[in-house]
Amino acid sequence: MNSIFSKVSYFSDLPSEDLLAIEKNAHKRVFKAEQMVVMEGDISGGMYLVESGWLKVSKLSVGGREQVLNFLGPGDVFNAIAVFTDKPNQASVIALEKSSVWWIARETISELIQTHPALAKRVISDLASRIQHLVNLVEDLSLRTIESRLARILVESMEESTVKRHKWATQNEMAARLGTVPDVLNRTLRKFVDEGLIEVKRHQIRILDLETLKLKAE
Amino acid sequence: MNSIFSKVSYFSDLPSEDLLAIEKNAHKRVFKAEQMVVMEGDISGGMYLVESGWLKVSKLSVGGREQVLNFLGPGDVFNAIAVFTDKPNQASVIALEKSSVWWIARETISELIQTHPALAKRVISDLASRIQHLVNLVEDLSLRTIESRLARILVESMEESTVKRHKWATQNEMAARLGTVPDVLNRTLRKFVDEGLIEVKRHQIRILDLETLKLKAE
DNA sequence: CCGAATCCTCGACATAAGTCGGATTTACAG
DNA sequence: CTGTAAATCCGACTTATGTCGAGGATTCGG
Repeated sequence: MNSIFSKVSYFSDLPSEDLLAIEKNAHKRVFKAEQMVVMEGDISGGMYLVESGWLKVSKLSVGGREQVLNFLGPGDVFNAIAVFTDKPNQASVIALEKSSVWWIARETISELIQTHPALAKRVISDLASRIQHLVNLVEDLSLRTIESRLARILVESMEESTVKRHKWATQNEMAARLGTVPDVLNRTLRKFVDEGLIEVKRHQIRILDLETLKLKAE
Repeated sequence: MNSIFSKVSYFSDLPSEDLLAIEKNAHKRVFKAEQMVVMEGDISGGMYLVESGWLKVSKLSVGGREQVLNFLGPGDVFNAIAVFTDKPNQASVIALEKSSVWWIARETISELIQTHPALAKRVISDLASRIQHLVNLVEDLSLRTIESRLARILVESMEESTVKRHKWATQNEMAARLGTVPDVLNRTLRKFVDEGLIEVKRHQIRILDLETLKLKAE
């Protein structure tokens, strides 16, 4: 009998009896699109694992502006920070489409870490890559223009000269990811179109001039 | 015989024989002001511990702009990420004044983590607080004005209604910390002075109107 | 105590980014 | 198929931030 957790790389090093123990202490929850899973300021003593669907981690300003810190898909873990500190959540997690997630109590994880160094290493390397991602975000926000950021994201998320867009990947969401407003993103997209760099279609963006785009991404 | 590492909270949970083992494998290095300790893009397989002095972690853009990610003082650890990933350094570390640091090889740390869950937890909570700091930085850069950021920093680093300035804390460095340029920082400082919120003196800034400042920091 | 270098101050100007009103187009429920 | 809401597009305008040039103050080594 295979636990669902066995497929998740986060727990792949654990023996199956531990996986079953986790599953026993985990609770499955399903969220509809737009629903809030974790709210900034709350104290939620546990971590989550995405089984299906997509979600976003974001911060909201008083003025209604939004900055997306991360997108989460199947297999991703979030709210891990809450397990290791007693501070309230720094960001909200919102479902972008119907999603099912598992909630695992802080104690469950905490105890396993004590006894399984391999899990501890997993957690550490996960946090380390989160830091790398955040440092990149800081670099983008502080040292690059929106044009450069957009070019970078297009180049990075490209596969076979096209960038596939999820159903929820509206210009609204993309703008929040870049740390700007929809209007400005749209303006920049159109500019790239005018310059013949890309072609914006229904659910994908086609890269026409990768070289120039890479140049703009620096 | 007490190891210097016993005073560092990072290692405080380790038995003294381990501390001595670390010290044996650690190398002390001294840097002058302005000297580069770690360079962005390099691969340095080990972590550092600050014994004395102050340093900054920062990213430089092609245009010569600088974004400080963190300041480091005695007892702080840096470059820990390099121990857990094989990616090159994302930022540079530069001494702000004469500083002495200890370098500890990746293997030394890596092995200790395997056998000492307490150390693993230390590392994890250290990384977690780094993430929190970076998330705050992202929020500042993306959702707040420079005025608001400056107000926030002044309020946070205040002690008894004054903010002490290290010798190296020039407007240049403070600007890099806020993610802007010296001119703009100066303009904002003067604006606060004009509004009667602060008083800028030799090596400290005196807070005159904490309430309004907090309001500006939101 | 003196000179040079760094740091700070200041106004004028340039520009990236944000805001606003509104016109189209597309998606989707009924 | 149809009507409504959402998403996209667009130009004109405002504003925060960055840039430049230049002068004044402070610090520090010799």
